[in-house]
Amino acid sequence: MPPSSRPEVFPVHTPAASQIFTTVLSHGPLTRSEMAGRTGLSAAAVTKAVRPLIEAGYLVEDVDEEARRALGRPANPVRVDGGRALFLGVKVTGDELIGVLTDLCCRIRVARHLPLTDRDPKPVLAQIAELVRELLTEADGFGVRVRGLGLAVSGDVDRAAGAVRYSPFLEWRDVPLAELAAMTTGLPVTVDNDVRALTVAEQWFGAGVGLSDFAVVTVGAGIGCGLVVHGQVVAGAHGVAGEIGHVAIDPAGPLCHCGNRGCVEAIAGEEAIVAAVGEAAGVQVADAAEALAFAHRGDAGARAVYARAGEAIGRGIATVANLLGPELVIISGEGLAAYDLFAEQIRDAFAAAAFGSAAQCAVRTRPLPFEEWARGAAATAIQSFITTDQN
Amino acid sequence: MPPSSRPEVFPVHTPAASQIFTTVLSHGPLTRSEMAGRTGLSAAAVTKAVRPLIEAGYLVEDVDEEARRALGRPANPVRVDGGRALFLGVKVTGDELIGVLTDLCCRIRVARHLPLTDRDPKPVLAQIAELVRELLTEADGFGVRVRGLGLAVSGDVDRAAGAVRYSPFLEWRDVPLAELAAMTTGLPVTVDNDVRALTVAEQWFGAGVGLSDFAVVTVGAGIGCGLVVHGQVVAGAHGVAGEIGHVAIDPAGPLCHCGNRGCVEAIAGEEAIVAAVGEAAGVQVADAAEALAFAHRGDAGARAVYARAGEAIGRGIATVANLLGPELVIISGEGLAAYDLFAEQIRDAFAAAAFGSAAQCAVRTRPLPFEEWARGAAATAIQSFITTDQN
DNA sequence: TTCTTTCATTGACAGCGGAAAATAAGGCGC
DNA sequence: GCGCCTTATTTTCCGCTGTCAATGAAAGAA
Repeated sequence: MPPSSRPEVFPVHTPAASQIFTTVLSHGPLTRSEMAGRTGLSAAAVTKAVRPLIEAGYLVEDVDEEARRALGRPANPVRVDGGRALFLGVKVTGDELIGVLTDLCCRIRVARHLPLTDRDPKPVLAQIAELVRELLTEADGFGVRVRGLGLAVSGDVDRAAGAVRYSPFLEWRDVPLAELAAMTTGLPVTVDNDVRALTVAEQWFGAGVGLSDFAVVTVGAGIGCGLVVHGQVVAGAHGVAGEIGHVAIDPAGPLCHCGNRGCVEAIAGEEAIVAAVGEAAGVQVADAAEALAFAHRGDAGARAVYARAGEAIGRGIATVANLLGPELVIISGEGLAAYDLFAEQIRDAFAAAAFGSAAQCAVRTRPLPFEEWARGAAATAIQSFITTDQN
Repeated sequence: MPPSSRPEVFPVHTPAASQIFTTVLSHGPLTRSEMAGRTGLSAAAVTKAVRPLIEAGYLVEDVDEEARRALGRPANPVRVDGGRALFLGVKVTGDELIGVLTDLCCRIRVARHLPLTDRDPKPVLAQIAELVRELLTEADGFGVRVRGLGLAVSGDVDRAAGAVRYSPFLEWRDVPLAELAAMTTGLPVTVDNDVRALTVAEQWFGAGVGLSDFAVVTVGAGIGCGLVVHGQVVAGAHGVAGEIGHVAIDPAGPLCHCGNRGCVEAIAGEEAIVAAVGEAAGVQVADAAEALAFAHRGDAGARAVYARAGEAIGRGIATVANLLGPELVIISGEGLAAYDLFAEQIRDAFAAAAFGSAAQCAVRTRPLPFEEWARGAAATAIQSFITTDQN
C-alpha cells in the first residue's frame, strides 16, 4: 500500500456539513428532510452539504423500495458508505496489542493480536508498527486507503498533544506517542485514553447515539468509566476523569493499590475478586476464569464475593448518577462474564443509592468482545479524520 | 415603576457580540485587542460587536490614565456599565424569602428578607410579589428599569420550562413558577435550582470566571454541589445533578433521611452535626450555632464530630474530582462558619482519596453571605436577559 | 390525464466575520 | 515643534454560509 500521495481531504468545510455527516453516520440512513429536522438546518442547507459528500463518495443514496409513504414524492435515504475509507485501531495493554481494521462506519473487518515482549516505548512502537503493517496488508485487499490510526492506552493521556502523560501498566511517562507512531507508520495518528476511546465508540456508533449525557462503565481488571456530558466526552482538566474505580465507598473495605480503603476497584476489580474467592475457598485461585468457575459451581463464599462486587459497582454507578444525572449508564467489560452473578446486586445497590430522579437513569449492559477496545481506538481515528482541522 | 412598555431588547444579535459581552462582563475592563485575543475573533469583528453595545449604553469606555504602555497608541479599556440595568433575585427557602436588587454586574444594591408564613404555592407567590414590589420601589431610586427576576428554589427545577418539578422543603410538585411569577410581577422570570444558580454566579462573577470545569460545594443544612463541565452548568437529564450530599461514603455510617447509610449529608449536614454534638455532649443542642459553640469551647466530642464531618466532605469532594477532574472546587455555604474545625480534615481526606492527577485540583473556600443565594438567582436573570432568544 | 402531496433543488440574498489597508493617538529624537 | 515609530482601532471590501421563496420531481389519487 504505497501512499498514493494524493492529499485528499474529507470534504467538510462548514459546521453544517460536519453536523450532517455525523448525523448520518450515527443515525443510519436518513432522508434529506429527516436530516433537516434532526439538525435544525434548512432543507436547502442540507442539499448543499450533502452534495459534495456524495460526490466524494462518502455518502450514497440508498434506493430503498420498502417503507414508502403513501403520498407524495418518495424520499431518498442517504447513508454513509462504510467502504469508502478504512481505519486502524490498536489497544495497547501491558502484555499485548489488539488491533483492528474497521471501515468508516467503525465495523470491524479484521482483528489481530500481538503479544507484547517489552514494555519500553521503543520496542512497543516497533511492535505497533509491525501490527499496523500486517493490518495494512489486509487492507490492501479492500482497495481503499487507510486514513488513520487510533491508539488507545490506559492511564493519563493527552489526546490534543498526542502524548501519554503517565501509564501505570506500561510504566510510561510523557511519551509523545502520536508523533512517534506517525513517523513509523506514515499515518495520521490519534492517541487517547482507552476508556474514553470506548466511550467515543459508544457515542458515535453504539448505545450512546443521540444522547447528550451518558456514562460507560467498564468492569474488568480495573473498573473504569467514560463520561459524556453536554454531548462531549469528559477529559478532565488534568487528564484524569471517570475514575470510578477509585471512588471510595467503604472506609472499612479492603486496601486498594492506590493506597485507600474500599475503592470500587479494590472490591470489584479482577485481582480483588480472584484474591477474595481464593480466600473464601481456602485454595489458590489463579485467575478470573477460575474464580468464576468456583462461583458457578455454587460455592457460597465465591458467590458472596461476586455479590459484594456487584453491590460495589452498583454504588459506584449510583454515585455517578447522583453527581451527573446521565440518561443512561452502559455497563461493559470482560468482567461481564460474571454478570449473572452480580446483576441483581448492581441493580439493587444502584436503585437504593440513587437519589430521587437520578434513579430514572437507565442502566444497560453490553457485551464487550475483546476487539471492542481496539474498535474504540479506531473510532477516535474516525473522529479525527472527520473533524480534521479544515474549519 | 410603571412598565415603560418600550420593548427594548439587549442589542446582541450575533454569536460574536454575545461572546464579547460576556467576556467583558466576566473579565472586567478589557481593551478591544484583549477581547480579540481572548475570544479568538478578529479586531474588526470586535469593533463591530462593541459599537452597538456602547451605543446602547451597556458598555462604556474607561478612560484609564494609568497603566499606559510606553509605546504606541494608547488602548481604550471598555467595561460593562453595571448601572445600565437592574435585576432582582429571590431565594425561596422553606421559611423565608431572601431578595436582592443587583446591577448588571451582579453587585448587590439592596437586600431584603421576608419570613414565609405559608408554604403553599399561592401564598408564597403572593409574598414573592410583595418582596418584589418592595425591591422595585427601591429600584425606582436608581432611575433604571429592572429587567428580570430570578427565582432560586432547592430541589428539582426545570429551568427551561420554568417549573419546579419537586421541592421537598416547600412540598411542591410541578408548579409552573416562572409563568405564575411573570404574571404577578410583570417581569421576565427565570427559575432555577438554588445551587445551580449559585454556580452560575460563580461562573460569571466569581471564582469560576474563565474556568471551563469546576465545582461549587455548599455546606450547610444540606450538602449541595453545582458542576460546570465544558463551560456549562450541569443540569442532569432528569433535573437532578450534583447530589454530593447523597453520595454514600460509608455503609456503616448514620442513617440519612434519604433512606441510605453514610451519605455525606448524614454525616456533615447541619442536622446531623447538631444531633451528633448533642449526643457527644450528653445534652440537648438546639442548633448549629450552639453546636459550634460547644466545639469552640474545646469539647473533645464535639470537635470529633466536626472532624468527622470534614472528612466526609473531603471524601465527597475527592469523589467529584475523581469522576470529573475539575480545575477547581469552591467550598462555600453557611457551614463554613465551622471551617476552622474541619478545614484540615477536608484537605487531608481530599488529598488521600483523590486519585493521581485529580489531586492537582485546587480547593478554595469562599465565605457565603446569606444574600449570596439570592444573588445567584439574580445571576440567572442576568444570564437570561443577555442570552434572550435573539439567536 | 391532471391534481395533490411531499421531497428536493435552485437562485437571489442577507449578514457575519476575516484580511488588509487606512486612520488615530500617543511617545521619542532631534 | 516636526516628522517618525509603534500600537490600537476603524474602515472597506469580500468570501462564504445558510435562509427564503419559488421551482422542479416523483409518486399516487381522482
